[in-house]
Amino acid sequence: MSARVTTTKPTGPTGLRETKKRETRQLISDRATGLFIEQGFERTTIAEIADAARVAKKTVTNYFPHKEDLALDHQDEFVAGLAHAVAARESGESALAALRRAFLSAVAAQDPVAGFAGPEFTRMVTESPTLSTCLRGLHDQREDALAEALAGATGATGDDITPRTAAALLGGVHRVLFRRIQDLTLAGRTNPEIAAVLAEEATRAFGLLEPALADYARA
Amino acid sequence: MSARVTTTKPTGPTGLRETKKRETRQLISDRATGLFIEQGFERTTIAEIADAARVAKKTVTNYFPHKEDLALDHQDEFVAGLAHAVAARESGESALAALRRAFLSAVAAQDPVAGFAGPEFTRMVTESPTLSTCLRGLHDQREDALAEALAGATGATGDDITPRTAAALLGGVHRVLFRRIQDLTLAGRTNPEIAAVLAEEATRAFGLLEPALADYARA
DNA sequence: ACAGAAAAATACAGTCGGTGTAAGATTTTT
DNA sequence: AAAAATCTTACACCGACTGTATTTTTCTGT
Repeated sequence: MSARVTTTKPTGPTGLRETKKRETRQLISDRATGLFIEQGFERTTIAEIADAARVAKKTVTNYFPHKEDLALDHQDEFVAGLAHAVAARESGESALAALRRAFLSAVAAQDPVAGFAGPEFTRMVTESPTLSTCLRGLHDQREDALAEALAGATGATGDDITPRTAAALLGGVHRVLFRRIQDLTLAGRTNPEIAAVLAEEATRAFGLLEPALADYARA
Repeated sequence: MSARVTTTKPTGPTGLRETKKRETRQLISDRATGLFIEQGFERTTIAEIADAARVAKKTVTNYFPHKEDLALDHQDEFVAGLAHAVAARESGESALAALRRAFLSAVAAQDPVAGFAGPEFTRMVTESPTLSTCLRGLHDQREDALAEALAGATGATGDDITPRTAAALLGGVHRVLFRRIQDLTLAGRTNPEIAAVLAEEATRAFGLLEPALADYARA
């Protein structure tokens, strides 16, 4: 048991093997996104990607168990975002205020996680049923994680639906605003234009929830 | 153009062919649900269903283009439910009031569309990633239809995100309550027990939105 | 530096959902 | 009864994904 401590490097695995692994993974991912943007997600086969990266088909599915994984990156970050915003809220700040602040800050930074992913990527996602379904699933996981964070923050029991209801409302607003950014992106607006529109609309949308959740999960 | 009026029967197509078609479709659906309940959705193949119904595999996929269609019935009814409740609201009634009334009435009737689908069916859905994903998609379509109904009812333009926001909040409450019914069903509670719990919880959840949407889309 | 251990990449065969097509069977129409 | 429309079937195929055994590459210990 203790032998492991001496043999493994706890921090930086900088061996040739790890390097090549990262390179191979990156190469596959790059070729895949190129093909996806060029000819669409559904019309690109895994065999094509394998050929383009000059590896075996099995190597592709080893690194990326599902085809969607080749297109949607930073999934964990996206899923954990709202829960993290609540966990990191300032003292005296409500969950609503923290989530509004996090969204407005993401808009100001034109964060891809908030929906600023560029026209090509956005088109790729919205044109593919598979990717749209996957994205919806991520929104759902994000809402679940938020509900758990809210339950923890308010000390609610597992039988109380209040955290899940609040998470549905707050996550719902986030989801609507995400889609709004997508729509404006597809309509050809630039990121700064979109950010300007969204700042106002987000304030209004979160404001709708103010009377319902003003004091909910206040730190 | 006018010839069609004399050749087609506008109401009841009672030919032998139509009858057999309905029978075949029903037979396939019955065998499928039997197998799904018995051994789970994912562990049942379309070929198995075809064998059980003593038809060709292609006949199954002709009637049911997607495997999920064999398990999830009344999809249109589900999707249109919320929009219909708004469209049919009484004069002077707000969208929120109409949707709360519709949900409480569905609870009182233990409507499967509201989530009262029985333990076996509920287990089948929740245990299958495919069906859970499909159900999430139906919730989404339902929310979209509601947003469109609200936009129509309030005369909002296509650029206004207010209907979509309201639809997300109202649909979100419905979705949380649906899941609540699923959870209680899986926990072994009887339908009357669940209905009693839900009547109270639904009133509270919709009440949360009262200050935000009390006068929205009032007829 | 070299042999053996560990791990990655590959080839291969297979499962399952889903599609296209052409031939055969059944019902409807004339 | 013949002809047209339509349902069913067999068959071959595609693409995502899995399992396994084999080969290649990298790492380790002496």
